[in-house]
Amino acid sequence: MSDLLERLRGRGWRLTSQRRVVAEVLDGEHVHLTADEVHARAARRLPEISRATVYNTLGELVSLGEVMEVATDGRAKRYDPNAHRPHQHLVCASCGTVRDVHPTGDPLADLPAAERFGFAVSAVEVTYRGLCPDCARARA
Amino acid sequence: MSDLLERLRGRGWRLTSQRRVVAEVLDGEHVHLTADEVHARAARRLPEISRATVYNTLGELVSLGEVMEVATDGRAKRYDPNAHRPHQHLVCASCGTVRDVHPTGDPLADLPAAERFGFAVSAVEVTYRGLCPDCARARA
DNA sequence: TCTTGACTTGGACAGCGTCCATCGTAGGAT
DNA sequence: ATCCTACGATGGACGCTGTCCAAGTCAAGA
Repeated sequence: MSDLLERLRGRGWRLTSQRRVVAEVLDGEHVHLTADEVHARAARRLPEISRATVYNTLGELVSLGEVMEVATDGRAKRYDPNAHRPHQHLVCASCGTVRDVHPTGDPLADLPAAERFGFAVSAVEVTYRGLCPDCARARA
Repeated sequence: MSDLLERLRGRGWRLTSQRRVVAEVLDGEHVHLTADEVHARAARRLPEISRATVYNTLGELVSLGEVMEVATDGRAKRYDPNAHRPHQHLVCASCGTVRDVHPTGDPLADLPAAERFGFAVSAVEVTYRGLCPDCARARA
């Protein structure tokens, strides 16, 4: 945690209370929160924090590579604090929860040059979809 | 084309001019249009068609399995008329265009049971990201 | 302590999508 | 060919997510 704040300060971040709270929220829970959920949790500690600041801070954390943006559906983006270890996502089709998973193999290597159509391919996202144990049970 | 309309009629669809036009737009161009793009193209043939109808019709086509919904970024969903042949997507990080690609390998096999956390995994989406030739050129 | 420019604020705004009351019409029935 | 009626279309209001901006605030170096 203080690691994160130290890294950010080292990159020239001005360390405001708002940024500190957002970083603490993300670092505290290793779940995948939406921007509004981050805002709600941050506001519990710092009631006047504005939505715009949360969006700004999240955007900065993403471009610094400290946090990953995850768009699993057409709804709100989610923010993944586990940006340093490569991983993929497993999403429940019913309740929407997201788990980090670590598949074997390298999907980038599975895309032959002939299938790249001149794109400069730089990243792959793999999203596994299914029913989580709770939802599968509720549906049975 | 008439295949699609026949299938839909066989499933009890009331065949209105609006639905016909939406189906024709999707079937005509094998690109991945947003709902608004579908609406614009449909309106060229049927000027009074409403956005709500386009959304309704797209939603019905999706739940009938005739069209796939693709949420590649936090922006508008895109609709993929190529729902019958399995494939993955290659997305331009700058302009958002989507191409179908056919990688080798089976990503489902790359997720060991120990990494499934009890989920009944039923599908995998692989999204390759990069810059398309046009955007790469514009950025140089 | 002072200064300054980076940061925050809150409200307006834009894009995407949904909802709803009302009107229109496809297609079976006669 | 005409009638009926339930299903579908309409369009405008609304909600959610996210961006932008002008004005005010404050972290941190001098």
